[in-house]
Formats: sequence, C-alpha cells, structure tokens
Amino acid sequence: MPEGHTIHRAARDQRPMLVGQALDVSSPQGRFMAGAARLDGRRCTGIDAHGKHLLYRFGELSLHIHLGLFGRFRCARRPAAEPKGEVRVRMMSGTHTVDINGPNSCEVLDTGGAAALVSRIGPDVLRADADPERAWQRISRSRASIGQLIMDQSVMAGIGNIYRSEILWRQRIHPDRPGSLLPREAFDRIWADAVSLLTLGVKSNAIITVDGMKKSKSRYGERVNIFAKDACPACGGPITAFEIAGRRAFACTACQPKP
DNA sequence: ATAATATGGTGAT
DNA sequence: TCACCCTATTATC
Repeated sequence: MPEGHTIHRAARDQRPMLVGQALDVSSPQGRFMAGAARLDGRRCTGIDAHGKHLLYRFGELSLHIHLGLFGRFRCARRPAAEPKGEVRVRMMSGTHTVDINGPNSCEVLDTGGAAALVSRIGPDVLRADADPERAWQRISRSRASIGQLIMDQSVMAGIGNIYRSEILWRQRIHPDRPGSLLPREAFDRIWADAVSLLTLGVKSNAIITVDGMKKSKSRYGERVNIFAKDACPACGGPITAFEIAGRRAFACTACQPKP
C-alpha cells in the first residue's frame, strides 16, 4: 500500500523493465480502453515519480497513475500470466508485464497537463531537487496543525498516514500543534527525518521507522513505533488514537505533550 | 454472504 | 465535514 516510498520504488523497479521499449498497452478490465489505445505501441521514454504520483513518459504523452488507497502494481517477467483481479492497465515490454490494479487516477496527459500536475504538488522529500523552503513558507504561515500540513501533498509530498504519526513521534511533536507555532528547527528535523525514513522505505520496500532490528513485522512488512500500537516503545506509556481530518492518528501522551 | 477496513484524494455542502 | 471513487482482504454473521 502506497505512501511516497512505494511510488519511487516502483519507478526504480520498472525503469529497466519498460523504458526504451515500445509497449503493448491494454486495459484487461476494460475501463481504460481509450487511454490504452492512445499509448499502445509507443515507446516508453522514462518513468518519473513525484510524491505519490507516477508518470510513465511516452514522448509528448504521459500516463499518470495515482494509486490512492487501493491501487497496486504487479510486475512479472513474460510470458505474462492471466490478469489477476481488476487490471486497469497492462503494459508489456519485450521482457516484462506491469499490471496496475485499482488506481485512483489513471489518465493520459499531454506535456502541459503533466507539468501542471507536477507544479501543484509540494516539494517531494524523495527528490534531490526538492526545496524544503517552499514547505516551510506554507507551514510557518498556517494555522492548520502540523499533522495536517505534513500530509498535505501541496505543502510537501510523499508522507502518508503512517509516516505522519511515526515522524512526529520520533521528533516528539504533537500532531495538533499549529504550523505557525512550530520552530524552524523542529521543521528542519521533520524534513530531515522524512527524507531519511522514506529513503529507507524505498530501499527496503516497506515502512521502517524503528532504529535497529525489531522482531515484529506486520503483514506488509512494516516495522513501526506507534502506528496502531498501544504502548510507547520509548516510555512505556499509552498511545492515544484520534483522528485528523478523518484519518487515524497516534501520539504518545508523555513524549508528545499536547500544545 | 455480507460488512468493515485500509498506508489517498477530490469536489460539493 | 461529508459523499464518493476505486479494490483486496479480513472479520463477522
């Protein structure tokens, strides 16, 4: 399931499978027939990850994919197996098949559309060219909570619901603290931690926010400190669960005092 | 079999 | 804040 690291990992994995080759593009499920037809037979010229968005470049055209909550990639060597589940898009190169199930966004963009998409998301913690100053300008002027702000993809891109709780716990900051009351130094720690955690997430293809080795692994291979946990690994105290704009959030009452 | 849940996002109210 | 979109998996009858 996708936070920013999933998308960058997919780009890294799929480049050698697809880029430079003419692809057969189809929609086994049938809900992307027209888009697939526009791309079918074109050569894939690159794959770019921007936050949680993936752009498969085909010269002037781009296939824009956003997985949302449910989407997933399935990659395999050819010969391809039967599509599994609801495969919206299947891309086949000479060597591989990439299936995309359940994406939230799946559309063909022209050059302007792709540029507009990139420009509406904030600096991506996983991109070397990201400018954290842009995020700081938004955060330091906002009355919204830091918990909302760091997961707002137009403020900064890549962090999802798990990384949000984990990063703020690691930095001992309560999610409800208003952005405008956050010291610059605290923002710098959040940004740096996000960069290092999501980078590790790309490398391990899982969300890992604990230092060192821990035994317990969830179904998806995550190793986390407080997300959906009862007790704080640092102080042993209780983790409180609450909601931020309809999404689950967690914090340690002792380590992250309320503002 | 049916419901509930999930690491996301948009657009209307 | 809510309705809604999209799918797979697990939990509950």
